[in-house]
Amino acid sequence: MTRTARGDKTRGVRKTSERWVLHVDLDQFIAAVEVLRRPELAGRPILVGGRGDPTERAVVATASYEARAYGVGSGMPLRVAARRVPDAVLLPVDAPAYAAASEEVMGALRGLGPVVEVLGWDEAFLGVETGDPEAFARQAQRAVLDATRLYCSVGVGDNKIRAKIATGFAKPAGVFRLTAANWVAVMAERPTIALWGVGSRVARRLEAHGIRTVGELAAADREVLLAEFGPRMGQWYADLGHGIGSAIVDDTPWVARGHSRETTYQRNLTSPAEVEAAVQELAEQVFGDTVKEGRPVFRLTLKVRYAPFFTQTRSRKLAAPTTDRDTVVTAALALAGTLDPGREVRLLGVRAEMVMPEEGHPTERTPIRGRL
DNA sequence: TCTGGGGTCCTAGGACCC
DNA sequence: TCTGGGGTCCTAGGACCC
Repeated sequence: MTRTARGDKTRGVRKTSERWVLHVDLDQFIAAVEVLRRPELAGRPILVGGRGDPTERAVVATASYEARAYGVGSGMPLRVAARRVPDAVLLPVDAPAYAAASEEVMGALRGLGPVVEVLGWDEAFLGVETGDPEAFARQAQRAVLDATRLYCSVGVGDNKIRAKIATGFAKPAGVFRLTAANWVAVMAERPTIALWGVGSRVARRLEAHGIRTVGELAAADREVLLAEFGPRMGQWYADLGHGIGSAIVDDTPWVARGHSRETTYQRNLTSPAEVEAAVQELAEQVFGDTVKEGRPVFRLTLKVRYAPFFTQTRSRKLAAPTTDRDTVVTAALALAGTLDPGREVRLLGVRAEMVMPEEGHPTERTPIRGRL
């Protein structure tokens, strides 16, 4: 890892380069990709989700800016969003198309020479050494636009947390710098939920301790946070209030620790036989995902959502790691056998975990979770 | 309004051992 | 008869992210 090179700005003779973290985030990525192949949709309110059928159980994956003007957004039930946006264009999710566009974007960024850590289809951290990070950000925007005709926003930071949050202020198609120097001025008055990694539940728990803003979190008693959230998360939130976090950008290829398949059924499953058949199908799909990588499965988890909204999990470590299909399927069915047969099942999921190398882990472990 | 599907990591508590 | 204190392993559930 390269050490930070500090320029001697006081003399102003030559601006030496410093290490910066840039966070690149494509603007309304999925909707933009759809418009690229259907230019006649430009300017229209687009909702992408599920199979594009608003009568089905599905949620919005992306809404175009025109649709967001009606107050809809990602995660909203498709049915509700479609009702709210009068002339909505409804489109099915086309994952392969987005993955292909994503590859072009990442390729364009890599072409500029920084360390590129891919976070998802439409975002990446760049580790760069430069005296002018804003100029580099503009270069990145230009490179992505030239290669893909897609626009992106760039956050400039002195670590990943600040770069990521900065991007929100850069949208659309802009650049914004957030560092230790302006953290308090920009963030102190904002609610804690503005922080990356604080969701509605944690925000509520913080509020119970009188902590509503980022500034209040920064000033909070560390012991209170440790008692409320445990040793690791407590310390994480304490640091987060100050915008403190890792600045390591790591381009090691991502290795999934596990794979899962889940399905929400359009009609609830009512009999044990239906549930069993569904578990078998999901287990076979998951087995296919893991065996492709040639890594053995060592734990299986069954996730069940009963109607209306009650989730249970059943998890079992296998007697020995296995690459055998029947062993995986049998274990999944055994877990299904522990479920309550009298309830209606709305969602089923099967997750397989592969043997995880405890040492030499390819990427840093942080409580910021979930990639792609 | 009623909540997808793919992930990762953390915590609490029970079981078991010395 | 009641029951310490530390450690590890395992499972269930929760929370967050894109």
